[in-house]
Amino acid sequence: MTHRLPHLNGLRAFEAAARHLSFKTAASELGVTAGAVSQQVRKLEETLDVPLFRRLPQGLLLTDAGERYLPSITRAFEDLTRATEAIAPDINAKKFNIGVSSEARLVLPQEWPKRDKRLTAYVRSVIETNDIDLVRTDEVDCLIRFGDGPYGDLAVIAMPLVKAAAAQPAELHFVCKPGLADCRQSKAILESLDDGLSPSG
Amino acid sequence: MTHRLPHLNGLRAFEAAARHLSFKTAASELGVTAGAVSQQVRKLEETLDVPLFRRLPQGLLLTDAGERYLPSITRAFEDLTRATEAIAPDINAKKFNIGVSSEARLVLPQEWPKRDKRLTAYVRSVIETNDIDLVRTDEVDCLIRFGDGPYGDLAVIAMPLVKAAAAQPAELHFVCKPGLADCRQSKAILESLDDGLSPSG
DNA sequence: ATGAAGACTCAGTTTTTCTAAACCTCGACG
DNA sequence: CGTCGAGGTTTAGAAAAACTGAGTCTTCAT
Repeated sequence: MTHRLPHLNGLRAFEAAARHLSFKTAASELGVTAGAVSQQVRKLEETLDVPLFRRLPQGLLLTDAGERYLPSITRAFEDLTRATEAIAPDINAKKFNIGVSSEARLVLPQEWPKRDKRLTAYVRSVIETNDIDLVRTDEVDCLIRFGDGPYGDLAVIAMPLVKAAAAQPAELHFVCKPGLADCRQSKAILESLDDGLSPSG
Repeated sequence: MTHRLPHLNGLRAFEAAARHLSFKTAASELGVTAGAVSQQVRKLEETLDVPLFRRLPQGLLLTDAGERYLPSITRAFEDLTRATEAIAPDINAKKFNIGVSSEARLVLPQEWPKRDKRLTAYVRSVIETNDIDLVRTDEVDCLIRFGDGPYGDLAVIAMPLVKAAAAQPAELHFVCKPGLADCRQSKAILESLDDGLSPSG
């Protein structure tokens, strides 16, 4: 069976964008800019000659075709991921997808974590979110945010904020699944955060 | 669920190469050179850090890992193909994958069909094979070969060879599924063959 | 009004992929 | 043995694809 497929990167962009209903968030997940996702999706729509998204002023919606397309595509990528993990478990362990709440974002150094070279080996992508469930569903490996949970059975590491502003909580939380709390990746991220939050950072 | 995957083109190259157990044939199917497939597969093996092929002097074999990997990857690509065909049936209809037996190859013009510009819109790839079953399984859309079948229920269009050599059959056969016998693609290919086989070609 | 957010576009750059040609190894064959 | 053919591999350079960054637009909320 020879496969006749559109460009696979376009499919990937579509899948992420459709899942998030946002080019920007999809871009974060994929580690590229929103423009790149926009281009990829447009090209895909052109090669299929089928519109996949309805671009409304309020945001994105899927077209009927997109709606029908998404589940199969997601499933196929999940299958590829599973199969790959089965024969090469390490591909998993390599890089974290980090969630950062918009509030937490404000107290972190500019463009963190990109500027910190120690993290390049450990970080795949950073998306802006405050949704703890994304940790449970593995959409992100850790979440950096303010405020209390309830975190349930998740691991939480609190970091004091030295230069806390008046109306700001005094602690930043690093949330992840318990099993990930002290892997290399978490340690590297925490160390980097520590540096970034200290007065000299 | 964010997907952590190796480069998708590498996966594609692996899938085709593993199915054919030949980089050269895979390259034909994908419409690239054998070197490109070799590179893609090597890079995939590097990112997974798992060897997928055993390169023996006699040819390729899959490693255990490759053996386990292949079925899932093939299935995933088939799913992508099916889903794509479901929402964009036309992507299907566009280009033929042609099979040419090595004997037939000899009587065709050099580099046919690449040289014939009328065909670029209709031909995706050309692989060397004499296996009629590939027509049945849709691995190729048509097969150009010598000799009699049994072709069963397949459509056969015979073309007389004007300059038949002594030990050669006098007719070249164009074999395809009945439904494809007089679509635009078949017609274009037959016309090009006709020209290519005539004394002036 | 003003600002923020997100999508789009476009030119230019970076990265990836591909080709073409050389090389190497092995097996077949005279 | 030599020589040939068939693949696989490697390389530099070319071609194509993907990405960025900056600017624009629209809409919504203040």
